[in-house]
Amino acid sequence: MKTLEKASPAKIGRPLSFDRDAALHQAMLLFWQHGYEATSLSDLTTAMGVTPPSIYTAFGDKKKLFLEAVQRYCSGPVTAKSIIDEADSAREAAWGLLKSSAIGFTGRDTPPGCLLASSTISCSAAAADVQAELASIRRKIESHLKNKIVRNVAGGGLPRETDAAALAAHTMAVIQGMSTLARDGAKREKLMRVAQTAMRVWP
Amino acid sequence: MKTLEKASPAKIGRPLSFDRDAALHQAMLLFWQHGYEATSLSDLTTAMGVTPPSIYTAFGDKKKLFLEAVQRYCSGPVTAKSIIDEADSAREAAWGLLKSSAIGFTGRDTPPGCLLASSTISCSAAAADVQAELASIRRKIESHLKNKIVRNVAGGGLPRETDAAALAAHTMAVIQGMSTLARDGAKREKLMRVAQTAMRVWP
DNA sequence: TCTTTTTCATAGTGATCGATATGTAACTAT
DNA sequence: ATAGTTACATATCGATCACTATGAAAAAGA
Repeated sequence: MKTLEKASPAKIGRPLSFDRDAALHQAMLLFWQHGYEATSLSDLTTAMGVTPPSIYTAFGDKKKLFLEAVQRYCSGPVTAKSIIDEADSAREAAWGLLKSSAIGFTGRDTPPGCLLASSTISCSAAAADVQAELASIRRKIESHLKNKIVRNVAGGGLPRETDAAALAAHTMAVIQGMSTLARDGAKREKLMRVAQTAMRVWP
Repeated sequence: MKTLEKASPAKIGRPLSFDRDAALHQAMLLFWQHGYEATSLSDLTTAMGVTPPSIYTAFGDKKKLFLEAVQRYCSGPVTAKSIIDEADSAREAAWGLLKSSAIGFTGRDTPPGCLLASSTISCSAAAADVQAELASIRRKIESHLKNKIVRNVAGGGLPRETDAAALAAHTMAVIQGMSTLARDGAKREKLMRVAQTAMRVWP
């Protein structure tokens, strides 16, 4: 059975002396709070409890560490993709995204706002590729929602003249804006009312 | 006539050898594009055509230069406040803000997006005060719009059960989100359709 | 045990950050 | 003309940036 062998790869050499996943979680929280470029290696080593060489051995460099933190942020039992896919209608998909955003942006143990929406909004030319990568993720979510709307229109669940692109873009804009509102101090209840308000654009 | 005297203050000492307003404009464009912290003094001196000591004598320090650039961004013949104040209704005020945002975020000679919405979304702890200052500006605009809605409700122009805070917050969220959409490559026409979509939340 | 492989801690790399010391140039006031 | 004031150009400052060279420590395979 190869599955059992894969569970214990039997690596040679000195093993990692720290919890890689816990360290990655701390890095994610720092990037979430201060963004990609404003988070220094010094900040990371302090929060992760790991020395610089260990970070570079375990994660490559700062860019790869950030992208892995982003991947961790996007992973989990509930993702934007799963919310859209499992919703019974495009309308419920949008509502699911908005509701989970209001909750996720005001978590008790996480920084306010959204990592995807805040960590690379503005950065230097040196980080343009990282910025582009996150923009790609955002556009994919928007595109996925738009496709859900298009299918819903084709299925007769929404009026034929529905502007799928505009509805999807509006939903994404509200979500990104809710992230800024949360960073500016808005509480969960306020974000929920914004989410409810945003749903009124649906036919 | 003191007004004439104010036009020529008759300063002593060597005069500035560069156009202060043009240099400030260049600084504003850089901050607009890359944000507060990601814009370096080296970038600024190059774009402004001015040496570091001249910047510090003319503007104080980097923080003061940025805040002056923000003030310049917020000034002008048309401001968020003037749009709200001069609108005939709260609904038209929101539409004016959304429309001018769609146009302003996709200008030909300016970076995409909004300086207020993007330049200090994420920054280090050292820039927390600058971040707070811009958050205050955003909240003031939102509060101003909310008051317009409240007055409109009191005047009978909107239903009595209107949630002024939610409507104002939703409008602000869409505007901030439109800034990110613009930075991600959205064209003016798309932002206009998002703006039109956002107006459907109004009763 | 001894070699090989990987990670560890220490210390420091060149580069760049925001900001300035220094001396000269350019202006007004007397 | 001289003094006083301000801005100029040159050449940095110490601090911090992302990153790494070096050698010891800890594991597996022989």
